[in-house]
Amino acid sequence: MDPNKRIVDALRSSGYKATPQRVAIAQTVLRSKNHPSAETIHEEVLRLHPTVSLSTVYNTLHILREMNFLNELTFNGTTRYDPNISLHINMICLHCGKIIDVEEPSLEESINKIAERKGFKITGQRVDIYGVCKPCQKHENSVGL
Amino acid sequence: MDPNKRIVDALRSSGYKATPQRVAIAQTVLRSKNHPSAETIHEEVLRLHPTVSLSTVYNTLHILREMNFLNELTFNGTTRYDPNISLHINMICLHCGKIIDVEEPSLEESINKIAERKGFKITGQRVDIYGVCKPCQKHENSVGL
DNA sequence: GTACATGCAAATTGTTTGCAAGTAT
DNA sequence: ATACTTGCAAACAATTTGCATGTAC
Repeated sequence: MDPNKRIVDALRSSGYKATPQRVAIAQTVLRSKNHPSAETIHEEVLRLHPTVSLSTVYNTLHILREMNFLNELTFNGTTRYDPNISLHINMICLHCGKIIDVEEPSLEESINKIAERKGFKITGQRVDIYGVCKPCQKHENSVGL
Repeated sequence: MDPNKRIVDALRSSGYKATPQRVAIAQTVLRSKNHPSAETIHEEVLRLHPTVSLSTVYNTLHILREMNFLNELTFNGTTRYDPNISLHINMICLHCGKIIDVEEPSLEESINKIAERKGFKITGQRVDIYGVCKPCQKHENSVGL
């Protein structure tokens, strides 16, 4: 299906108007692979829609989160947006800043079991590992953290 | 051992001066059970040391984090401090804001295994579940989110 | 046509910083 | 004695908000 139409339909059926700005922002973030910040998404969207404001970006990102189309990862002061909503591990390198997603189905199962035991209704989750990635370990001392 | 002395010793052996402010702040946060914010810790400390400033609180909290005495959990705009540094699950109720720690030793093992496989050197981690806790589910509709 | 969305600028919030005065060692 | 800390106020950065104008339905 046309991904454009998919987003338009989703917005409408959640009661939001499908403005060109929203569709462009949604396209950008849902297609992203590098956990962009709001600012990064804004810059990207500006290339096609030069007048879109940062507040519209924030507004749309909040709508998309509410629609469960993405996760927010606040980390080191700013929020990064992750279109991968499956339960996965964010392996965050404190040296180069890269975030690598690691899929791990067994985690989901064990977390669901724990929540169920406590009678907790899950709406979202986040699993982060902080540290130093393999490539960075080689030249860890050459570039100050 | 006198917990006071333990903190004093730890600060000194990390090269920091053991000022009364730092000791008071450390006592407060390390003893806390409710994942306080910097502001909350500040208010608490003010009861005994009425002149301590918020920046000293932040400064001390950063030192304690560096010494691995606590974890920082940034969530919904503010940072909460957690003296529980073992790998556990933060079960966060979006309704009442309470954070419940759930110990889960098996998680640690599986996360370590994943990191090892990727050659990733772990320095910290964070596992959050967001949702609605049992007590809140009863009156979920009576109190707006 | 109208209720909702946009885009700008100003406001807000949590946190950090610069620096003179104070204090732990 | 002196290098490190404190506490205040001002600075900062990310995000949010108010409102006049514009637009999707």
